[in-house]
Amino acid sequence: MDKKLATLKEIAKRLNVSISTVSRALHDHRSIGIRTKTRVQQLAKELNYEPNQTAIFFQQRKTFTVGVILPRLSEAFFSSAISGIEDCANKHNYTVLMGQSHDNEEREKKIVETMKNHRVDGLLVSISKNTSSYEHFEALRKYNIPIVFFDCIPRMSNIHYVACNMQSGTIQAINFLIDKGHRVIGMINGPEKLLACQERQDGYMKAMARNRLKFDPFLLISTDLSTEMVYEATRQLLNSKRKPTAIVAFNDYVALDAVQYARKEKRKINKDICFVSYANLPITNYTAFPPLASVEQFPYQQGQKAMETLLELIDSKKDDSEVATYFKIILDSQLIIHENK
Amino acid sequence: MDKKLATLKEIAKRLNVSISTVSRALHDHRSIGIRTKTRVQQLAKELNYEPNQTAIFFQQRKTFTVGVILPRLSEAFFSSAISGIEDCANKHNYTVLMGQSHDNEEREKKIVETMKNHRVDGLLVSISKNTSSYEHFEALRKYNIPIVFFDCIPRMSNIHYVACNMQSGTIQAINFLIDKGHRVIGMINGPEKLLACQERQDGYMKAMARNRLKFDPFLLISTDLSTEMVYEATRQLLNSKRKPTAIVAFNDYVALDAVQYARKEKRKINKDICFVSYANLPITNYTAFPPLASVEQFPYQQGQKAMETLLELIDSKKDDSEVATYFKIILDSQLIIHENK
DNA sequence: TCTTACGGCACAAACGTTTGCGCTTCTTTT
DNA sequence: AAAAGAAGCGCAAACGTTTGTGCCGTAAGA
Repeated sequence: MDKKLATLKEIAKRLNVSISTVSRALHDHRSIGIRTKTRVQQLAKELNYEPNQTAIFFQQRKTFTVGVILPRLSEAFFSSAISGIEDCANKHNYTVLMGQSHDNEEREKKIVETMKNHRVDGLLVSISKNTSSYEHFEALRKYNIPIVFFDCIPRMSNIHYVACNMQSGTIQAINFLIDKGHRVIGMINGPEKLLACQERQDGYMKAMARNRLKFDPFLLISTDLSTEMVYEATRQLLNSKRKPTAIVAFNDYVALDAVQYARKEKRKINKDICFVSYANLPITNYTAFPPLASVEQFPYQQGQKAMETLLELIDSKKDDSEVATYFKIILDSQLIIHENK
Repeated sequence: MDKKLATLKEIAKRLNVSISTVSRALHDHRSIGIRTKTRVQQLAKELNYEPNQTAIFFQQRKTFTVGVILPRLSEAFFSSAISGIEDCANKHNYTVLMGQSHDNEEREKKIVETMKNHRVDGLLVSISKNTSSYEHFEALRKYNIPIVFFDCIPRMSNIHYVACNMQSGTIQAINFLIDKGHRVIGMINGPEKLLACQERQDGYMKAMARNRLKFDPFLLISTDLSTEMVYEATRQLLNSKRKPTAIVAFNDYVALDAVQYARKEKRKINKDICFVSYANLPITNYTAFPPLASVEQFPYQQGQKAMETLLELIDSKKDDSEVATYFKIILDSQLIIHENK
């Protein structure tokens, strides 16, 4: 049995050459004669030689591995994003170490710890919406492990991130509704501390103002995105004094929950009340009352872009040029209007 | 700046002790005196010492990393499964390296290669439905990397796997339909080469036979699960001589496609034609015409179980007891009847 | 013919850890 | 009081690779 994997040493011994010669021969180094080169390469093939990556990682202080930390893969946004990340990583011979925080701060911290111990070359993270302290990320600075945040960005200064500008899409969404004749428009937003929520709110207010519509704070409700709280928010909106005829929901899941609640209250969807949301998930194709339009956030592209900038950071680390500039990459969101069937 | 991470050597030098003493002290080894032990541990804390895992991996020939290869995370089944895997892995201080094959054989092979090079301690894989040769998995035997397959199992002998018995759930599904008065029941199945499809078929035939219903081969259609082919299959079923009043679909996605096609043909869902499927995805809660019932496959539990058995294999490798017995773990699927709303 | 150059290879250090073994210096036992 | 044991620590090898440096011999230039 070839239980024992072949090593450089083994090859060297059999060929009566030095280990360094074998190493260089396999790397096609110019200082090795063509004769020995082929002899080495041939024997390596015969013995099924595979370089021991763990040894190389160790020796080079580099693992060609990046860690990805995100709330949950069951959300289509993230599974899309990680595909972008993975494709880009593979293209550059990196692999991805995965960790789901499940929106739990403790888990997030533990994952960061594990990744640090595994000596990942860099980290890609979309923070948990319940994370309030950022020490665990700050700590990584000391270890010189670059981080690129995406989608859910912490409110820290001096960080690299890739995000989708929610404001532009929100404005498009509101304009779309106003074009359709709506005047009283509600919004079911997410946790206020998230940047993306702030942007949604800003877009909402800006678009209303530009159209000379009054901003009613009662029509803008923050939630934790749980079904219960979304139901409650929908209830409040539907029963508020100034009856909204349209609601912009934080994302498709929220929209679907809101639709469901509205139907329980016997409202006619797309008649009494219309919905617009964010994400543009494939499942909305199958639902009874999909949102009229969705703001697309391009998760795949975000993941890809985040990975690209992380690779840049990793490479720039070599020539220890202090990174004085921080990447802030913003993709524009875009309203996708669904066909009426 | 503490750019340079502390090492055992560094600590040893400062304390004028040997490296081995430091190592043992930090491991609470009994042969080290309490005095030096505390001195070492204290300094380690001060210097923010973190063991260099890459060195340890290298030295111990073990990476505490398992590779997970699956078709795509965007399918709810797999994102659920990987959660089970991850939770179990974390519990045992393992991390997971991720790779999506996107049902592409070449990608699958490349991922296997990468994982091998990264010296993962073991592999968890759900094979691509387009994979026809299994050499890349066979090859891993030589390297002594254990594999546990789950969900999509290759037709190889002498492998470990965890799967869900689709036959039992299928029989339950057919019985459910027969109870409801259906007599002519169609099935839209997946690729024949998948074991799970064979089981569905066996369950279908068995259940029909037990109920003394004739088996009509025209009512059982295999597809590649693409929307187009599902449409075509649905068309054939709806227009076959013996009009089926119910259809069992390979999974919820297939069911939703089939429903969509049936509606295009102006069939009344749950009246002219009923659907039952597999998976029990959350999205079916939001759809207009969810299947009447779904066969639950317990992806989280499958992932968990697969990870557990992989860990067992990894541990058993130490005491080089030849594994003569192969794990074949079968969970029972179970029909979940959806509430009528 | 003498110097210079270079092609082709070997030596050895280094990366950070773990661990078997051996060496002291005490303490205990007989 | 001598022998035996134990407690506490150091030495050094090993894991597999990369890479800077040095050496030898042959070929090219003057």
